[in-house]
Amino acid sequence: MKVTIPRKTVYRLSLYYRSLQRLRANRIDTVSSAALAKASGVKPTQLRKDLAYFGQLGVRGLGYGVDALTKKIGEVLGTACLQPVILIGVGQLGSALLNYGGFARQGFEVVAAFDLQHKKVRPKGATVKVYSMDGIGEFIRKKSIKIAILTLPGHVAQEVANLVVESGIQAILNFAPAILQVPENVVVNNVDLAAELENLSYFIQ
Amino acid sequence: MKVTIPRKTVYRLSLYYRSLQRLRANRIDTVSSAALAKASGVKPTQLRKDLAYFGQLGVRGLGYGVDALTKKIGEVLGTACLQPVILIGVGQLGSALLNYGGFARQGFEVVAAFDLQHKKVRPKGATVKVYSMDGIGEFIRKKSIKIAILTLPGHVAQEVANLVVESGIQAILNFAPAILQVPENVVVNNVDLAAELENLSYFIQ
DNA sequence: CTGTGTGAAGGCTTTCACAGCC
DNA sequence: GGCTGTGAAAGCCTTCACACAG
Repeated sequence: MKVTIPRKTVYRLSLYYRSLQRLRANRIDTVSSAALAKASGVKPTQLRKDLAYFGQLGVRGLGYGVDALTKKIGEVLGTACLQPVILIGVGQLGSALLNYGGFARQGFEVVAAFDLQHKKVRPKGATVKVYSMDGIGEFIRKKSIKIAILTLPGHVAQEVANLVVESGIQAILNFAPAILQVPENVVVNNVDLAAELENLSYFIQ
Repeated sequence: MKVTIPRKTVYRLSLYYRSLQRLRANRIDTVSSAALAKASGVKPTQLRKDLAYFGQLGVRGLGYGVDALTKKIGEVLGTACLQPVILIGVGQLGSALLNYGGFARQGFEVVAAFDLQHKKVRPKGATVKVYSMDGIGEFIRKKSIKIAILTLPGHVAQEVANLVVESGIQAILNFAPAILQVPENVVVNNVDLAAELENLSYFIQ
């Protein structure tokens, strides 16, 4: 009876979540699959199929309750309560992400940053402390951190990944241009900016 | 005879490209599908199928020539010659990307940045000039820019997208948390950091 | 014998068509 | 009538099995 949710469906839930939050801000309390799908850039049937994995959430002839659906998706994604996250590698990109407000708004909090050069100062504007790598294992264990963001040069990414995985990290958002080898119980999402540009480059020819 | 290349294959080409460049740096001139696949994090058969779309590039019993394959993929992706790119929205994330060296290394050059607040100063360290939005249309046309990176707040992204598409932009790398509506001859790749984290959050439950 | 190229099979996602409920 | 839920069909991508070349 336990059906597995397709990975792509999980990804789209985030899009729906974002659209629903906008609807909520506009005091709209009911939405049809057609309207929500359009706002999220998908087809109505796909949206219905995605939502159907989690039970009968809609009302036939009427649509979906915005509040209830938001709550449900939040639960499914596990963002209903604030997730603590650490960031490793405080270079250009890392500093920017520390200042980037988008995470906190969506249920994530960067609670600490780490860097190989421990003398790295906290980027101005950021409220997050930057530590040396020495105590990272202890930090992860004590605070039960599960998610790490890696904004490191490619040649040290694997080494650092090994370290944090051993300390208990279960998920990595990897910005380094490297394919990380991790145990299969650890999830890695890669964000490869150069690859995205190359992809665009191909399609405009 | 003209077969269409799967979108996912195009994306993986970037991974192969990256791996090949490392091999080249190490003066390795031949590589098997097994070795290259492992370095790129895919299965050997998939790699062979991907490469077969572009002709018989390998030698049976031997493997692929690193130089020739690198050249071929560069041509296919359209990164053989330097692509000029503009960046719009010089906030935290935009500034970081201006300083981020990863693009230039892979055949892209950010030739100019634009911001709605035209008094925005150039981020320290960056060599790229920041302009107001006034002359952006002219700039795009005169320099034949095809790719734009959007690092803007979600609520202005659509408006700016309309503007640049009208001026001739054909591809957008969108960091704004918004679904952009564009003509179908324009390609959009979304990088949604919050969505990536939510995705991870789901899989560690 | 080693390692690529490729039709066929298999698996996963999306789309369709329509039944079911308000 | 309006709109959701869902089995079936279609489409797409990955994996397999093996032919073929060096």
